[in-house]
Amino acid sequence: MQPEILPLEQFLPYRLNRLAEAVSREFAKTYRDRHGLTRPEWRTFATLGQYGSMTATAIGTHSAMHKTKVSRAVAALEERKWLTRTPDPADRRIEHLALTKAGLTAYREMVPLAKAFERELLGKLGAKERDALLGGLHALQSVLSLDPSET
Amino acid sequence: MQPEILPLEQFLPYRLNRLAEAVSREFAKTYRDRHGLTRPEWRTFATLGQYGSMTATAIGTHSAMHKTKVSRAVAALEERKWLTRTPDPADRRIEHLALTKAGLTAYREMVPLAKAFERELLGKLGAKERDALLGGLHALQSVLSLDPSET
DNA sequence: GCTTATTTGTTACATCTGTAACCATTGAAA
DNA sequence: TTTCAATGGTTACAGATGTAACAAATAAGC
Repeated sequence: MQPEILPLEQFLPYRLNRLAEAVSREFAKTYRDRHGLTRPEWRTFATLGQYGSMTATAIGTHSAMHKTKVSRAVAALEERKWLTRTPDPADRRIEHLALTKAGLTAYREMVPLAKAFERELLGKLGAKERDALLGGLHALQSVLSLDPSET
Repeated sequence: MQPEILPLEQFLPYRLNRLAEAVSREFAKTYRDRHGLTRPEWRTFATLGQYGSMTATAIGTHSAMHKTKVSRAVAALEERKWLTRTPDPADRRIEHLALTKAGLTAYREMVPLAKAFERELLGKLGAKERDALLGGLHALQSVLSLDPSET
């Protein structure tokens, strides 16, 4: 009896990583080519566009990034004049971050591109496959407590 | 009419990344706590365990890693005495890599742990959800040409 | 009120990563 | 052959990352 083998191609952590990497890489072209944003910058940017105004910590927990990543992304976006910091009158540790006019303009331009990307990708799947994928991902998120509602 | 918004939590690239990261992080504990392996080292190791003997390039294409990552992982595993390099008699650019006895022993010990991890994770899902997830991932792999058969 | 613990955010350091340059070797072209 | 392109693999360098230490401010315990 030969030693037991682990077929890596079928191993869930490996498959997820490969897929995530491929999809992210592909989508990254959209914001990298256009504006030279890095991934953490894009996430920070997208989170702010979605929620309007947040603290750095909130961005981190919500977009699943380490606080140093957020800190650096925020600095970069500020440098780019896409976001501003507003001190909190009550708690001087906190800064409220928000997109500037220029940032918002870029956001409004990016949103349709992002949606188109997703639509096109999912469009390559049949209806059943698409439902299976989205449902399966949701189920896995649930058991891992990665639901949006939970964070 | 308010500007169109992209809900990041529902955006496919983001969801995939988050899931992959969470699952990999969790599984990484298994080989990190036990042997102090890094992720590239684990992948190289697992690929060699699965296929017996390969060149560095083959490991790279098969396990989706950059050649510098493979090069460094191979060096580390060699240092650990888990793999050996054998020069190719016909082509002196090539080295055939294979696990040593110690490497194989560790591999045989890791395989059941990896399978148990996956089984436990999938076990938290219902049968339908599990099928949906695996089917959905497979479908997505297909449209992205990430099928194991294709590489 | 005073001391201590926690929170918010930045930065220093070490590590990891990819790009590009590189060496050695082999293959193709002529 | 001789020359030039392509391949296998390593390494130097620059950029990105996380850990840990840190400063500043607030909250909690007493």
